[in-house]
Amino acid sequence: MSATVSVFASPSSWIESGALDQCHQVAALPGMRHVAGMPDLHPGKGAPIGAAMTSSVLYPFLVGSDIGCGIAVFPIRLKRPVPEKLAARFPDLDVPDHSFFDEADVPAGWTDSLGTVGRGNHFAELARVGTVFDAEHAARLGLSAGDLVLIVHSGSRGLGERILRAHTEAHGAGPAADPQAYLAAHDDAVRWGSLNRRVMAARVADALGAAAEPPIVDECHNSVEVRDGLYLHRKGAARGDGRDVLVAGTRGTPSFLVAAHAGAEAGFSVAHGAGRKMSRADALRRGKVKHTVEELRRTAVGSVVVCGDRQLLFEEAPGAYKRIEQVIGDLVTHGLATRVVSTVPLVTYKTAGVPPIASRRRSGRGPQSLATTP
DNA sequence: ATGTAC
Repeated sequence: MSATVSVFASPSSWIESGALDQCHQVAALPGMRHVAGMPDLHPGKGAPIGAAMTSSVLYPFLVGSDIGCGIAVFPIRLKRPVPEKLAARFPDLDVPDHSFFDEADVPAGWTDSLGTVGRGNHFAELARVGTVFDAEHAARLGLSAGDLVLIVHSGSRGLGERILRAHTEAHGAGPAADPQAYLAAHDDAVRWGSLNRRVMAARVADALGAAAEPPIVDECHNSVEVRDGLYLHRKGAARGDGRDVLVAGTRGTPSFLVAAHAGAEAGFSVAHGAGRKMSRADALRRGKVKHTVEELRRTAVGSVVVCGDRQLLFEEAPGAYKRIEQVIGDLVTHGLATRVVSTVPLVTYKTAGVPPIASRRRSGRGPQSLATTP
């Protein structure tokens, strides 16, 4: 007997068949009760990304390695936000800076890489509030049009990876043998991820000459919680039960802060972002034909993308993702969320550095050959 | 996604 599967996307929204297959594979796992697919649903490693999965059994692989990964929004005040000038002042978020936290406060004592952004879809972004859709709700958050915010998307780095690996080495994709022990480690990673986002916000604010303010939104989207006696796993899905959530667009399109009010069929969850439309390999191959490095670093909305890794720049191109407006439209249409404000990027920090020499060689080309012509 | 994987 298989679990139920509900996907919250309109017929016109592109959902890869491989992701739907993964939803049904997960639904067939022992103990599984329900799988809710968000409109940003896309295939992941073994399990779909953009899904809330409820079962009587705790499966660590459904959370994945980046336990506690999430998105936080911090208000910030700056005098004249010129993207090029601010981009040059961003700190190097690839390397830690231990002066921004007290080691005694760090969950699991894992101080390594605290305050660093990581790779993949992670970023730290200075953005301005664009459209205000719900003025009353925005005012409660202290936001009005034109205000600046820092948006930080990152997770638990090596800590979460270590927790999943410890489980996988003994039990593979099987259930947690000791759910309480896994949950304790998981909760550390969730706290660590949140602290990581705060440390990064403090670093960026300091470098830009502004004061660090507490986050007005901070929701993780890789986690598991006990709810009504069942395990509710979220992979690329944010808590949607009365929470405010920043649903990330792309590096070159707006994001949306929404008020989430998702019910049981949606796994009390909402989408976490635009969701990949293309695999990284496809995005790299097609992007190199379609885009120049310059247009990916200076986007259509006028923002600057700080990304020393050209391959990552193509993998993360806006065109590699679904349209965020459509994803948000699906959330609204299905009653999972309402729009509060949109945010428009000014500076998005991805990574200062280039990848290790070994991985560049494996791509078969030197960095110069990635240079594009108009 | 990841101090990656031999």
